[in-house]
Amino acid sequence: MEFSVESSFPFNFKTVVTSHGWCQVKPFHWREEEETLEYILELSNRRVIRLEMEGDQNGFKVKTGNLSRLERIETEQKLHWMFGTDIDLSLFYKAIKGTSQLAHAKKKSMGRVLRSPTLFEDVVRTILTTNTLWSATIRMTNKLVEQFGESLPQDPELQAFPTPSRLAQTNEDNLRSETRLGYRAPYILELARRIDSNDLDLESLKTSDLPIQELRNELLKINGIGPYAAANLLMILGRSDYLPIDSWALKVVSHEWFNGEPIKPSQVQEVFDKWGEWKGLVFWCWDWKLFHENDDKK
DNA sequence: GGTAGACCTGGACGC
DNA sequence: GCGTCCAGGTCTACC
Repeated sequence: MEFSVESSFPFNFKTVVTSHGWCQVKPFHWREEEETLEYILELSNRRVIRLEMEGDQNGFKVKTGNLSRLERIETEQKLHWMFGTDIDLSLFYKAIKGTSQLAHAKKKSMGRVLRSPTLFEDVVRTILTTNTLWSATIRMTNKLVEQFGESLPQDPELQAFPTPSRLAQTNEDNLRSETRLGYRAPYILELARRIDSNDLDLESLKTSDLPIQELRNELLKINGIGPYAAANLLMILGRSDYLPIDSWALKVVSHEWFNGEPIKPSQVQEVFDKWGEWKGLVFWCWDWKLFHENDDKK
């Protein structure tokens, strides 16, 4: 079957999909040439389906197998969340008006970040981005999906992202030796087990109206989530008050404002403070000089 | 509040 | 092929 998902405007399908690296990692698959995104989704009734999405005039269209009425409602709800279709970007565009390094943001409808259907998936993915190279993040996440994800009946080579209850049943040794998560293994296992035993209601944070500092504190309580990871997750939750300062951020900010001299996180903070509640998005959308210089060298 | 060291893996490099 | 070094955030202990 085929159906459309409508979004608030402005909206650009490809811009959301490529907003960060999630589209390169299972169970996402981005087919660049066709500008088509695939995702393997496990529904609450445990049925696993394959979604194929491409942009259209009002948002994007979705191809999948036949769904019952309830399955379709659930799928649509998840897709609206993943693409942030209810997000109003007008105040962000107003805040950045007149800044040349951000002029492209409105033209490309930037400001939405591709989300996973569950916050659990986004937290696990984020933990797997910390203290490692991007290639290792891809390897660890793909392995986690292959090893623990429920298979698509029509193509068992494809799996959905593992649910907390499936991960809760494994053990730390397996996550270390087979999935190669290293010291992150106990963090992922503890998170899965807390959710599975109803000790933690992570998904409620998606709709929480907690003040930003309290929301951040809730994320920081999760083992494996520090300031950088919390800032990234807040961006995913649509709150851009904090900066995800990692080694890459120190590099590009130093190059942009400090002549490439070594800088501290507090200096990155000072540069972006004037953007207030938008600083995370401003950082995300900034047109870094370093990229253009690298382009020139190609 | 700030800092140092450990955590773990895979890739790059030298021999 | 083997050993060593390095990059990457977070946690814990300590000052």
